[in-house]
Amino acid sequence: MEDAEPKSPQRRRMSGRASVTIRDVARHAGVSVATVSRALRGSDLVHPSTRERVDAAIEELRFTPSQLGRSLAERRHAANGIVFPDLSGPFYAEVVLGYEEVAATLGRSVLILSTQNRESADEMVLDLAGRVDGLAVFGRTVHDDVVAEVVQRGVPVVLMARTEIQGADSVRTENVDAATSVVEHLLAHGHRRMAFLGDPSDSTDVAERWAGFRGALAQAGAEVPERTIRAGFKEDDGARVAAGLVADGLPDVVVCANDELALGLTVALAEQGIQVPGDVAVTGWDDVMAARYAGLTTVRQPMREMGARAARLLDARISGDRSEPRHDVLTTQLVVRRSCGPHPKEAHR
Amino acid sequence: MEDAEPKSPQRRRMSGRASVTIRDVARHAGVSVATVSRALRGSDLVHPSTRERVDAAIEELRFTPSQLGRSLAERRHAANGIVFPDLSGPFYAEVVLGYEEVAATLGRSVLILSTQNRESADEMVLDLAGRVDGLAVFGRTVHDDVVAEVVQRGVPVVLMARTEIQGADSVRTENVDAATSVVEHLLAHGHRRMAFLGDPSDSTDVAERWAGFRGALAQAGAEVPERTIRAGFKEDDGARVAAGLVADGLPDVVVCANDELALGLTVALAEQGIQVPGDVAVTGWDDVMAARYAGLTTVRQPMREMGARAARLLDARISGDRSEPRHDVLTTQLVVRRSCGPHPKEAHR
DNA sequence: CGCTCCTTTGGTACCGGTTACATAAACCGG
DNA sequence: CCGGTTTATGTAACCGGTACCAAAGGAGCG
Repeated sequence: MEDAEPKSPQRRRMSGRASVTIRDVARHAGVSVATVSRALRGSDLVHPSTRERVDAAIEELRFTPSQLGRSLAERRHAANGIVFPDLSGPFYAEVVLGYEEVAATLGRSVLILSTQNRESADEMVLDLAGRVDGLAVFGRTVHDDVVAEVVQRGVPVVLMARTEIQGADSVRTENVDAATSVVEHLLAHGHRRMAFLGDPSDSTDVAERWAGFRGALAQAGAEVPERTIRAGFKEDDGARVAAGLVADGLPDVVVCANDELALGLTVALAEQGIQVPGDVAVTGWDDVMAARYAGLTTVRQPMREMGARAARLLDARISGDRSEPRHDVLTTQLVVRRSCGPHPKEAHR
Repeated sequence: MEDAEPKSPQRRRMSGRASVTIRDVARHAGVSVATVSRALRGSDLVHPSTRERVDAAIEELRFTPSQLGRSLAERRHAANGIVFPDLSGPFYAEVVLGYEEVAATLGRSVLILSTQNRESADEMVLDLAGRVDGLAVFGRTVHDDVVAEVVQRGVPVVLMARTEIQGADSVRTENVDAATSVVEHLLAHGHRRMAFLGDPSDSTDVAERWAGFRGALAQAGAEVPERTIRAGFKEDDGARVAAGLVADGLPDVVVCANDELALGLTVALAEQGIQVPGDVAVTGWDDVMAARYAGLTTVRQPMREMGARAARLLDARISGDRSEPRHDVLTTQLVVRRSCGPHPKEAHR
């Protein structure tokens, strides 16, 4: 009746508390492990009285089923991954938030990985891929062939803000139309000489914004700059180019690839006595919180929605959806504030 | 010599690609699984020529060891969890970033969970605890007894910005001294009637700030308000109290529990024609990016360091550190900007 | 030349669950 | 009272690795 002879040589985990397993529960309740397992998953046919005994044993032993054992047997991780470059800045956090929210609702945990220029990023992504049922990858955090490898291993992948890859879904935000809106708005202000700050080779998004920018200028018959002013993504990068901009002669407006650049630039210009929008107009991209307080005209992107969308796409794939890859494009919105100059008629908040 | 008779009735996974296991590799290389396992982990004693054969087989079969199988056998997840309330706002992202960075360096993946008032938060945390080797918990995201339960199960826990719990490490930021600095600075400005915006019952941090605030005022012989102006944590909450503040007669300064409150309040006041700092001074807490652009005087907290610290503490515990729980307190720094009024001598950036 | 000792390798029992299949008990109408 | 279902439970084979223990084959040595 009791658990008598201790036969296994080494017993339990040496450090920490002994973890109680499903077999302990079974013995304690006087049933088989199969029955305990059934009782555990609720659904099945177990006699009420038996279930009661099992529940009592579980309670008494403070048993918690091991996620590992379960996942191994079920051959699913019940977890999704998300890879992004940096997370610093207010931008990525929103994406992760949207992603986590949906994933959690769907009963999946979320594993995050920030590659931040780590040289071992590729391996880390491959490792991560081995721990999840699906993976969302933001921007160009990792080489195409690594993504391909992950896909090839049968792990569903959804790309965010990145050029499409064979066999993977993707979610992006609209860039060309938005750039056109920005340019048109600036033209309406009377601005003509426009510069673009950002590095198109940095990301698909920037490349598209630059293309849209040029296109709109050409369309309007305005002067189209040869090249962008190269810069990274941070406030520092924006600040760094201020001096050169002044030396080369200020344009009417600087369209920046993101808000941080625009804000950094604005501050650096002010330190040289140059006022925005008085002496030069500036626009950004993303509509981060600071943009509101700095009065920066920018383009709002539905970041949270992007994360949520990615999580839902992944869920569908994991659930067996074998249809053609989808490529969603989310719409963006011009947000006009004072950094682009005084506006005669536009709404201003 | 070959793999001949297929005896197992159902073969492989039905959906998706067949996953190749260590036994496939063993058969292919003509060795035992033990040898493959050894070769895999590098370190062991395997004859170079054998290792070569195994590597070839691995390569050829495109074999990737299953993290699940490995974790189950090794009885470790090689993953840490982090639980926080919201992640929205620029604040938590920094914590997560610091945490992830250290955890990744230590070879641990990071699972995130945002509780955001989900009613099922408790279960979710318990579930998460079953998937990790250690857990960081931010603020009062979850009930004390749930944390206790996790600790009781033998999962190391480190609390962040939260009152201590028996058996768990904790990391906090300093609040009382900081509040004192804020008050002293404001007194030096000549401000006397000070109000405090925030809800001390919301978090330990706010409670301590409020206590420090009162203490410093009392110390200086200044008027000590009876109670705080209750509010949440968001810009909206700050905006909501503006009208009441005006109606009740403006104090000299409003010390806010965080930057978002301060910023929301400032904007709402401006809409009523009240200028900061001209008509009333305002200070915040956290030093988020927007605070810089809004010229908000605030207290900077080393959020990234807090995350990093938590990850390191957890690592030590997971590695078997059985010493007394540690309770680290990180120092904070007053950041003076223009929202507290014109400063005769102070440095200003 | 026989006997230790060491290096490599194989066999196999785990880790902690799930589940197909077999079996036993209970129910049911004829 | 009996064969046929239906329901409840047990047995054992997985899932995919790790690691202990034993065995095989040389090498070194008296």
